[in-house]
Formats: sequence, structure tokens, C-alpha cells
Amino acid sequence: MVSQASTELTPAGQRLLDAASALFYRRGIRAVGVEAIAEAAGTTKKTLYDRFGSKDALVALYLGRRFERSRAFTAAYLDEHAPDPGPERVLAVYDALAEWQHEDERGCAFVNAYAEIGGTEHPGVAVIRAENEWIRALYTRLVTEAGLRDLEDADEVGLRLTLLHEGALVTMTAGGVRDAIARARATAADLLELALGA
Amino acid sequence: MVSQASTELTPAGQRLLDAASALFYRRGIRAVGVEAIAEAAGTTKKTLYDRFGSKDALVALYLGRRFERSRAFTAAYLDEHAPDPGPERVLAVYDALAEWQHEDERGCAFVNAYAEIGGTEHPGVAVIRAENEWIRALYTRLVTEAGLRDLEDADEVGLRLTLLHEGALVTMTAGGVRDAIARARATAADLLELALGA
DNA sequence: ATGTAACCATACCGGTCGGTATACTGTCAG
DNA sequence: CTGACAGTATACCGACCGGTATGGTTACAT
Repeated sequence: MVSQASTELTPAGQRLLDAASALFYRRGIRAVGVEAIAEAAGTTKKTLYDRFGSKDALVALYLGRRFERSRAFTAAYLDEHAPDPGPERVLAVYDALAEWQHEDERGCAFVNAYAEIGGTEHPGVAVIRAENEWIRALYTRLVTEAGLRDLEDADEVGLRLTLLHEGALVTMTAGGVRDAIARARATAADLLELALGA
Repeated sequence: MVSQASTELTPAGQRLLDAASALFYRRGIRAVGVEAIAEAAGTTKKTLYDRFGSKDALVALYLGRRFERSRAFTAAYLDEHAPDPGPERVLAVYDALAEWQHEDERGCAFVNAYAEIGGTEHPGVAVIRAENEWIRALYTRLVTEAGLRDLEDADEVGLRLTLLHEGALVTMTAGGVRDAIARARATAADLLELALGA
């Protein structure tokens, strides 16, 4: 587990993936051409296709690596700011999200990508689904560890916290509500108190 | 207020807007070319540009008309299924959403569109923002009528219900949770009970 | 009768799309 | 020394993009 997929890339390959990630996230997938990616990476289309084979594969890699990164970021944030099981550790996920989003302003990369490639057979669709399920599983696990031992209850609360999580991202960007994540956190706190007992 | 914007369209114009709406919603905005729209409407690009001037204008009209329709649908649904003020009328918005989404499977048109045109100066961005604010205002109003007279509290609960609303759509599509809207409704019920008193 | 708006058909514009081909340089391991 | 590989540079492919131009056919109002 020492080497990661991103580590195995050649220098030009890494630059291409970095440039593609930034452009895809900021402007959308279809809006960004391979030529622009190659130019931003200071290389050529030839190298891009030698390394990744197709634009679709590059998109899937972009999503996969972003998923990896957000997982690592969240895990590190939780361990640093709320290492002990309990409601505070659950709510810290929203804090991690706020920190992750920061001044990015473009919301959830996976939701945005799904708007463009959802319903197709694009290789990135599976990554999107996996990310969404991971968020849900994370909340469910943390809620269980916080004391909600009943599996069915934990599942239900985990989903509810996920609804707030995703809703906050959408309402923040498309809705223009700056503090949507903080409001979702407050709502989640109420739900947790309700589920775990005062 | 008798005539609507859509009523003023010529027959070919109407067909074009209908075809464009279906294609944009199902496949995305950038994925659909004007040629395909004209062909689906049984007409030509010439007519499309004579009627709408540009693809961007057609997109904005698509979003605007969908906003109009969803507003009318929701209002009619509420009046039919929950005509009296109270928590049930608030929760009926989720029922209306489930009915509206039905077997559409592509989630919120505005969230999807924002993923493609957000951050640009596209004329459709304003429509997206307006739709999102309307949802929030609707929940806030219904909550107030349900008995939450304090303006600040109503604002807060209205936003929370919006988070669940948007989160449900995203979790249903990108997350693959079929009954996400029903789960959002159940969560909203708990929040309302909390806010209005048992 | 004349004008005008709506429409259809077709060809065209410059530009960009994703993807491929050719050819040359540098590096480094066998 | 010799491949093999990573890289650069550039030209090219057919297809499609949004948008325009030309020209002709109806129908209808003045």
C-alpha cells in the first residue's frame, strides 16, 4: 500500500492529470477539450493519449483521484479535530466539508460530473456512485460509534445526514447560500440529539 | 396575465422548445447540438435561429419554462392534496416533488444545468438562482402559515427543509437511493415536530 | 395585389472536437 | 551499442459545433 496510482504516473502524465482535474472541476467536463488540457500541462495531445488512452479514461481518473483525496482529507480532519467517538465526531464531517470546499465555489465534483455523464456508460459513473455511497457509509459508521447501536436506526440517520450533506453543497453553489454547510451542521446536530437522546 | 411566454410561440417554435427541453434535460446542455434539436422538432436550424436568436437564449427559455411549470404543478398539488395550513401542507411539497420526478430519473434540471453553466455569464444562471430561492421561500412561507410565526425561526426551518429537498434529488440520482425523497419527507416531519412542538 | 411573417431546404462559414500519424530528441538499462 | 521508453513538435483526420446566407413556398392581412 505504499505506492498509489497517482505515484506511478510519469512527470508529464502527472502534469496532465493535475491540469485536467483543475479544468474539469472549474469549467466542466465537456467544456474542456483535450487540446486545452495538454497546453495547460505544457505538453501535447500525443503524450496525453500515450498515457491515458482516451478523454473518458482521463475523466474517470480525475474523479477517482479526487475521491481518494477527499477520503484522505476527511479522515485526517476527523482524527485531528474529533478523535473520539460521539456526536462531535459526526458533526466534524461537516466542518471537514466546509474546509475542503473552502473557496472552491464549484460544489461537489461528483454531483457536477453526474449532471454531465449520468445515464451514460461513461467509466466515471461508477466512481460517482462509489463516492456517494462512501459518504453515506461514513455517516452511518460514525453514528453507530456515537452510540446508536441499532443497525436500522443508524442506517436511517446516516442517510438523513447524507441528505443534509449533499443538500448543503447544492444550496451553497446553485442557491448562493454561503453558510449552507454550517446550517446543515446545525440541523444535523438537532437530528443527532433526537436520535441519541438529549 | 392571461397569455404566457410559451403561448406566444409559433407552432414550429413551440416544437423546437419542447424538443430542446426534453433533450437538454435528458442528455445535458452541451451534449445537445442545435442541429439535433431542429431535427427532433421536425424543422431546421434556420427556424430555430429565427425564433430564438441563439442556443443560449433557448437554454434560458427552457429553464424559465420548466421553472414556471414546476411552480404551477406544486401549487396545484398542494391545493388539491393539502389545502389547509399546517405541517401536512409543508410535507406535501415532498410528495409533489416525488410525483413531479416520477420516473424522470435525471433529478433537478436546475442543479444539472448549474453544473454546466455555473460560474459563467450564461443567461440561464439567473433562472437557476431564482428557482432555488423560490423553493426556499415556499418552505418558509408554508412553515410560517403552519404556525411558526417567528420570522427568524421560519427562515431557519425553511432553509433546513430546502437542504433536505435538494439533498434528496441528488442522493436519488447520483447516489442511487430510490426512496430518497420519502426519506427526506420523514426527516422533515421530525424537524417540523421539533420546531412546532409535539 | 402586395407585403409580410412563418416555414422548409440546403449549403456554407470558421472553429473546435476527440483522436491518430509521423518524425525527431533525450535518457537510461541491458 | 542498442533498444525501449518518455517526451516534444506538428500536421492531419472526419465529424461536429454554433451560427449565417440564399432561396423558395405557403397563408393571411392590408
